[in-house]
Amino acid sequence: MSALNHVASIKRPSLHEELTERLRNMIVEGALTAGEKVPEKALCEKLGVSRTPMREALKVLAAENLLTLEPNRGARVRAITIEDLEEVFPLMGALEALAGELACKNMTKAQLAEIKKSHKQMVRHFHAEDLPEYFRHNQRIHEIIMDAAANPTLSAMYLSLAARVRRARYLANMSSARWQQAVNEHEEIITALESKDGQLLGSILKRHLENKFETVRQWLLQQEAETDSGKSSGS
Amino acid sequence: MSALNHVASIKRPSLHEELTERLRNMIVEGALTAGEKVPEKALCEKLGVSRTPMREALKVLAAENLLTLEPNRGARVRAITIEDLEEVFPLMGALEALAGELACKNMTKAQLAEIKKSHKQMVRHFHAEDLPEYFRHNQRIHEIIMDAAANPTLSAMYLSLAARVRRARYLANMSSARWQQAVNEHEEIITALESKDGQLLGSILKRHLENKFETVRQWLLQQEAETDSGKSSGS
DNA sequence: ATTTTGAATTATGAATTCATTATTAAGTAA
DNA sequence: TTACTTAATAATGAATTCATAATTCAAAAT
Repeated sequence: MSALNHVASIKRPSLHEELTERLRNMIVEGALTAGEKVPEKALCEKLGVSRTPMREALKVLAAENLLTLEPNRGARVRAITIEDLEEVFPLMGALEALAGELACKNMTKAQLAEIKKSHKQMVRHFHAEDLPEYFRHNQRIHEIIMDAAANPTLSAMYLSLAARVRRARYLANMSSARWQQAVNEHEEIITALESKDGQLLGSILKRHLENKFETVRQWLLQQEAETDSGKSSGS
Repeated sequence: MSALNHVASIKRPSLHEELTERLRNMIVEGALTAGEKVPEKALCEKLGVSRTPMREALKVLAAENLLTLEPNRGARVRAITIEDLEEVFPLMGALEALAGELACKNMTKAQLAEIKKSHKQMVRHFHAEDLPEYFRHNQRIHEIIMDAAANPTLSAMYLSLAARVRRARYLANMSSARWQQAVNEHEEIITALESKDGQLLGSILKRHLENKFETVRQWLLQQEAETDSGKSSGS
């Protein structure tokens, strides 16, 4: 043991892990649409795996609340309802607030610098009205805050909730007024981070999320209205 | 379809669900001790199932952070460390605080009455120094608060965290001073609930949990010291 | 005596097979 | 035609089988 000390061991993720990841993305990105039955066999053939790892992955995703398993009737992509949002957002708010508090204690200068950088770029894309890039930097800022909180369990829970609503967030168009507001809120966030005021940051993040929630909620309401007029709903 | 309308369908949970539940209990109650390897085959024989549902259950429990899966090397019961507690408790605090706020909005008179009842019984068992019964009523109070919050996702997350630390909480002996303090804190909780002061309740619950945390932490420190003196630790 | 190498054993990963339950289709009777 | 029954088909649940990787143990070499 001399020159071989710091060599990382080869990590080969097991099939079911890759599958879980893959399916999660498919759900979040809308490749599997909400309410849809998940046809085991077809998916297995498409992805070239047997049913065993597929079913393991489905169980895990069900545990994450992205799917529902109906005994003897297979899996179904969980649809996002307004009730879901009203359930999930306060939770995300509480988690973000906690993350903010912890981040204020632990954040490094490098992390703060990176947030400022991301924010600048975000504002640039805001003025250029480049929504996807704007979103990317926006997301990045929240990621850094989570990282700075240095609490993997917190991150995992937050991510799992975020996955449930991400689809909706992608699709919800922001009004330009709302967009400006979001940018302003981010300024406040940075100020609070700089002054290491955990309480303040927590409350700002919470408010920020509440506003985001309202945007998504409006979109979902409209969406549900359109869907209902399109096809009649069974009992 | 006339008299058979409101007959509930027979629900037969699938094997893997029962198994998951069963294994979870075994872990929480200490039948599978921390750090221990989980021998698939032996467990399958003991519980009379094949490996397929067993492995599905293990995947789910790993997703819940109760186990770790080492590729090609099987599952291992996740040991509780002080770092874990320091990670989990602030989270539980945030969730309880949120539950408190929501409960203040939604709690029914019946629920409040039940809490008071449980509290009275809890105090009785406190004076009788009946720890198990004390714990039972204690737990019940927190359960009702969670129920009153009426947020299944919140409950699920809280329960999942609680499972991770329950073993430790069972085992941690409370000093009589701490015990008295806990009872007092519960009085405060009830007062806050009665006055529907969500903010106040949130902060009380948070403090209550922090104290609980400290108790468990002391126990774990002692425990780790004993273990280390018993057997030497590998690199 | 200690370490290293390689075969044998055991455990895990994944595919296949078998059994059971749901769904669909067809046929019959009202 | 419509409703109901029954047979056929397909899908899911679970056990078994096969393949591969890890572990153990014994023998050989230093």
